Amino acid sequence: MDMREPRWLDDQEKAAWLAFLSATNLVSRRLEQQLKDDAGLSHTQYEVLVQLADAPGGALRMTELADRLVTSKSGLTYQITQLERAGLVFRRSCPSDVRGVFAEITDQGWEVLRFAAPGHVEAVREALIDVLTPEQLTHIAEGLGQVAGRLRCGRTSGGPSSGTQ
Amino acid sequence: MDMREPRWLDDQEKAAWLAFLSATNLVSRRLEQQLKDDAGLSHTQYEVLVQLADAPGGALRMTELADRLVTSKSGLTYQITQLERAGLVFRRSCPSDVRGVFAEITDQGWEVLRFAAPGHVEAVREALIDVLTPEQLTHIAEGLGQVAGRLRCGRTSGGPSSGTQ
DNA sequence: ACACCGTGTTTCAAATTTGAACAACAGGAG
DNA sequence: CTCCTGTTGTTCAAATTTGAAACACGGTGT
Repeated sequence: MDMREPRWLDDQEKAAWLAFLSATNLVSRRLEQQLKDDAGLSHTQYEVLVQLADAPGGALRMTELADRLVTSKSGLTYQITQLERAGLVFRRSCPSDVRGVFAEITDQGWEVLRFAAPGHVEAVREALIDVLTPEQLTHIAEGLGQVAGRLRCGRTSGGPSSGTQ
Repeated sequence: MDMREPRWLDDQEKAAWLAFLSATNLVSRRLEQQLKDDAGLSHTQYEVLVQLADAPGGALRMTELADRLVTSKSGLTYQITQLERAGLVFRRSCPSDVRGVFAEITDQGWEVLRFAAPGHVEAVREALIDVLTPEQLTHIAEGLGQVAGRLRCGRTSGGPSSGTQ
């Protein structure tokens, strides 16, 4: 079931992969810097606040939050501890499941988020959104949406019906 | 020169940004895992080998290499030290500039790279390339190419001619 | 030759990330 | 009720990353 000769990337594919890698790292780096400078938050911390602010009741279970952020559970534990220390978030135990822990955003968390959001959105525009035409944006949203969708469902090996060819 | 009311992202833009963030993290995570499991390399280390293998003479200056990998110089110093310890790379001083340091790939580095490449390419296909149609790939290559291009030229503030629409 | 500023790398301490091991509990079968 | 298996979060040590400071040198003006 292995190919002696792997299917290398052609020029088109290589270009796409290279662009993806570069854009990914550069955008990440830029946003990290912007958030740190303007609001004293790491991108991870900012995303925690965004997810909590979006969630009903401003709270989410640790595991659910970790999944949304695409980060490890231990990594999230660390960041929540930091944010708790900063007073932007607090932990609350789950009524229906003693093991469960809710992370909930505080008023001060909302404040910080409201303060940081405009600059962050502007940075996202400058780095990505406003660089592209609406058509490009549509195509990227669709394509990368598929990519993310597939990877979320733990598909490591190729699907059954589309094995070879 | 600041807007009281920031231009928030509309649904289309938000979807694109969300997809970009998710795809970015998920792909990164998947490749990191694949390389570590199959070849005992981190993605950063793998990219170092790729860049050196691509370079004439199999060698690059530290700064040049750091720029291509989009990483910090100190971070590169660390990784090159690790790779040197593993015998995949070695340091060589630059003839024309005593300060300069070349990182050069070794025969063993080539071997490891040849061993790791097929599996990595296959993983890249599974995660990104083969998920998309050729048209989508073209659009993404073009769009993200522009994004990367702009960010490489240290443009923090908006350009002069395209300020306010 | 000398003082100076900019460049190329490394060093260093601190922050972050990760996976494995652990502790506590939920849910169901016997 | 009791045993098993799977979850949920945290802890822990080790690896990695980062920016600032330290170093060593190149190039220029005087």
